[in-house]
Amino acid sequence: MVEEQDERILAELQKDGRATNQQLAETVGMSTSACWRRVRALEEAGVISGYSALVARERAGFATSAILHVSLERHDVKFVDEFVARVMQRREVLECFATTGDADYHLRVVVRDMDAYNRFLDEFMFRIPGIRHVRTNVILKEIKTGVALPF
Amino acid sequence: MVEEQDERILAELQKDGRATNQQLAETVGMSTSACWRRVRALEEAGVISGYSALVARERAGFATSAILHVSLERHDVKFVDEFVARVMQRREVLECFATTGDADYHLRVVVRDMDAYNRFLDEFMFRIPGIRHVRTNVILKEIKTGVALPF
DNA sequence: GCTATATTTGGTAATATCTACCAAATTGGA
DNA sequence: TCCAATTTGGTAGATATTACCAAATATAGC
Repeated sequence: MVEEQDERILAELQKDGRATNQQLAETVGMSTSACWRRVRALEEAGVISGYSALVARERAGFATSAILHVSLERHDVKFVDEFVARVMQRREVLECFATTGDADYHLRVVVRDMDAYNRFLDEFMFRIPGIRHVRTNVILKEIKTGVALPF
Repeated sequence: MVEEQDERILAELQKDGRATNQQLAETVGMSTSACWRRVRALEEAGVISGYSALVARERAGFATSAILHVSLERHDVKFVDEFVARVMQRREVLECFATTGDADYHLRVVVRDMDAYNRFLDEFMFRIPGIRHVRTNVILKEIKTGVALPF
């Protein structure tokens, strides 16, 4: 489905999401119109789900971030759905994954400062029903924060 | 430094990284030229570090991903630098954070299938010198994979 | 291997957008 | 209050987008 030339397009658009269609066509080696149509098809097929400016966290004033290990008391749909719904609408939670291992979920949370993080825990996380355990792993250093899939 | 109107621009460009300058100027309520110059300034200041197409992992053929907890034997600069250098150039590692807590590092790794993950461990991770422990937490479900800072 | 059909391609041109420049407006100090 | 520095909106030439077409290429049936 996603073939050779599409992968070249995807790789390039991951590197530069604002590349003009002309640049893109040149780097992947096809005409502007063919290239443009393939990009459009990838968008419509949902392979490209969107475009985003990548903002430097610290320079934008978000000094604090953490990875949370979260476990639920019970795993009834009721509790799981409630947890997922709450997490989805909380914008400080950039990522949330259900995982194997000791914790049920891994979350990455980004806030302006430690004070905001404390409020996040008190006012949001600790009020979610059915939580068994929350362990905070403060991020000391971002070694790498990539979004590009390794084509 | 990053003020009110800049945050509106950043928020919008996070939502739609390919918004035209005209759309952007309209949504944030300023002239196209003023808006364009602010965007340019944000780029040059490194607040906007780039733009990227967001590619749907599974639709692009990357079925498997995991969060790894990694600890080092020793924390001499020598070992740390070596670890960081290797992780940086390995494209399957999308994210790497130095954290507090039981593990020294949290990594998110994305590969095409479990076989590729096994190779990743054998050929890469287990050969890094000075590693004490690697614990794999397979991602069962991506609840949320956001990149937008919560302005 | 050959034809008919469907799909993909490259070229084109009207439309839309970008981006450098200018003069006017606004801001911040002294 | 006045001056200097910065930011603003308007403009226009240069650039890019995007829908259309005919030609080329791939696909399937026989």
